[in-house]
Amino acid sequence: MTEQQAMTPAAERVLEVVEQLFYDKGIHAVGVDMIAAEAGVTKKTLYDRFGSKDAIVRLYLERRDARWRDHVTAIVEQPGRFGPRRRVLLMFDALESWMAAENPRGCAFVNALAELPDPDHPARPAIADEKQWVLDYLRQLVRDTGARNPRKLAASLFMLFEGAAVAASLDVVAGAVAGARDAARQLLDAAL
Amino acid sequence: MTEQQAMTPAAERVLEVVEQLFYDKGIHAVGVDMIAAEAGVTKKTLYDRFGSKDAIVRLYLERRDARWRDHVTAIVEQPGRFGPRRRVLLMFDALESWMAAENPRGCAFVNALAELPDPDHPARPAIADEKQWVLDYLRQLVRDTGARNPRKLAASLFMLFEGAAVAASLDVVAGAVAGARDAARQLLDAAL
DNA sequence: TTGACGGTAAACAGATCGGTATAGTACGAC
DNA sequence: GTCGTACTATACCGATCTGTTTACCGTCAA
Repeated sequence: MTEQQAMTPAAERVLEVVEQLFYDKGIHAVGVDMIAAEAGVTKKTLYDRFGSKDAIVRLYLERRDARWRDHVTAIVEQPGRFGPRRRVLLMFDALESWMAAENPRGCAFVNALAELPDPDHPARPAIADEKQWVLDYLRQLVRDTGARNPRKLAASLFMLFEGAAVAASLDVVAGAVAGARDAARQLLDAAL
Repeated sequence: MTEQQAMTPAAERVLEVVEQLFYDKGIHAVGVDMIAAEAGVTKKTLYDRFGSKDAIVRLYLERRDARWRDHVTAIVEQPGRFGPRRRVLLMFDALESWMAAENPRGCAFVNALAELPDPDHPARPAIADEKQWVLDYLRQLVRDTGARNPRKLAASLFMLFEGAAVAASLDVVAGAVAGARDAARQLLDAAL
């Protein structure tokens, strides 16, 4: 992640609007002029603060990732202490509320990857980090349940997780995330 | 799908090159000048044949979908007659060979959706059709096994399927598709 | 009080975007 | 031998792309 050096008010406004613009319209479809206009900022300021559009894209993904991790951990690690098995399934509850509230167009990182084929693009590490974090988090949760073959099980849950996000955004399966959670429960219980 | 009216040689060349260009670089990143140059065709010819870039995008997705369906059915319905249970799992074998041969950057339709947020874009039906076909195909295969709750099971397999494609393209899980197939087998056998 | 900092305003580069226009060539069918 | 079709070549359109530049205005701290 990043070390969030203090942003000026104008820079903060830019990062707020790009989160909406990039996600809703796609990265290529949003030009710097639109960003500046929407944030009520001049392009001069924009380039003084960030240096390039690519840098803004990177920050967009890093900030979204941070919000996403906060969302997940707030639900999975909520006090009241659910058991390990329940915590695994809470991951899918977190996904469900995230999809409804912030993710109707699917995973922002998968979408960004589609638009940024260049492996050397400065925003690529942010994409890889988000996915690795989800996988690692699932691995830890699964390990805590004492299930057999936790690495492999976590990988399966990860794929259900990503697939549920795709299915929900495509609106081709009703109750996609709930269905994924049921399948996850079945796989989990079979390994306990 | 489309009724493939005869394409002129130049038009055929255009559709061949855009399949590569759009998939590898993304739709927005490929301009009509690049397409024309790469196909060895003038822009005049390009617009005489297709009318707009959007129409080319639609044809790109429809043709990729056709190739994909051919690939799947050739493997799942190969003579030699596998049983229904085995045919369900053959879907994942088809995905595995497709990923290796043609899909390193993930599902072209998911990627296209990321770049085409406009619900009225002429290429959107092609995206919806491909996903609906996969889901329907899985439903039929599952129904043939006589499994309980075939609709729900097919939805779970669909999500494993899409998630495997994401995981494989992100290269975050080793042997993603094989892992998804194992999970699918487990879910399937539990419902028989 | 001076000068660095964050900012506005607005013009400007050079390239590329999707799409159109004009002019002309090669070729097969009737 | 003429007509229609498919095509090349090239220039152009207005808009938009990322990015730069010049000039100026506050505020606040040393």
